[in-house]
Amino acid sequence: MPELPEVETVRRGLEPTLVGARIERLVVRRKDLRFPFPERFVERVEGQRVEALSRRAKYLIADLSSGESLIMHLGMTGRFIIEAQGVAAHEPGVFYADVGRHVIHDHVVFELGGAGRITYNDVRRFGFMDLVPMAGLFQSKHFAGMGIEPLGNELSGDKLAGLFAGKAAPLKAALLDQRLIAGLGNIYVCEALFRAGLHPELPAGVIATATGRPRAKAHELASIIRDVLTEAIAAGGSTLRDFAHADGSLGYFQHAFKVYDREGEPCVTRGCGGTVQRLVQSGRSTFFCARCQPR
DNA sequence: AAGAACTCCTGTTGGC
DNA sequence: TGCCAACAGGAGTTCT
Repeated sequence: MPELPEVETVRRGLEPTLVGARIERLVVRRKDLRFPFPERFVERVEGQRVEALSRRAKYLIADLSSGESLIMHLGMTGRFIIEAQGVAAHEPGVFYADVGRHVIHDHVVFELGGAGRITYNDVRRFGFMDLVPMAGLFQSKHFAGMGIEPLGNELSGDKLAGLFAGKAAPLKAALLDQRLIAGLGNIYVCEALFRAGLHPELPAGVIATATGRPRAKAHELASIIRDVLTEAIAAGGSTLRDFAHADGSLGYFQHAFKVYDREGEPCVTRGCGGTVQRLVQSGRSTFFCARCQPR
């Protein structure tokens, strides 16, 4: 599910409820999600106050009063649901037609006392949670070796050109590679490449060597990436199948897609007359317009 | 050593 | 209508 804009939307949705709250009780209904929960997970979390909730790439980071950080990744279908104090808890395994989710996939529940309850639901269980010392957070295995943050100061045309220089891998794959730039997923890579007029199968190195003003394409692509992500966050992310905000509302950036999931539809570029095509790159769908994005 | 393929899991969708 | 294959927003591991 969630790429950077969706995770940032979730972060903003959770922040008012979670930050400052004390996790009075932690209910963990399985021994693992994608990976096992950390050792003594419940006792390390229960009783802690949440001091801050931040984001790095597609990861949420809750700083706990114990000095540990709770790292949470939503995988493809992870969701958080906020409920007010006093709302009855749903029984796992029981069908509730009214809640808009599969309650059997509620895996973790944070009971926050007067602040209410936050439930983590994840149908496919590709998400995970981990605890690491706050002091060594960015040296931890999840973040060491992670690429640049696209909305941070590190992203520039020169930086992108440097990262991609000499790469034979397709632009699509390079932009999805979290070791280079972290936070983009399938949707926003397709949209960014369309806006930049770059064919997704071009070798990534071309943006470092393209003719014209030195590295003009790299600078353009860098600013387009920022723009797409910023616009998507402003729209509350994209809701395709599973994504919803923590309060249950939906994102609407999907209405702004120009190519993603539009195979066979006319290209939106005025006067183009082309058709959006789909191709498969390393097992994932890529959407593009061959006229606007020539090889 | 880079790049592609495979894998985890469940639910939905589209074609026959 | 039913059945089944393909596909889904991620990313670590394994192959070539």
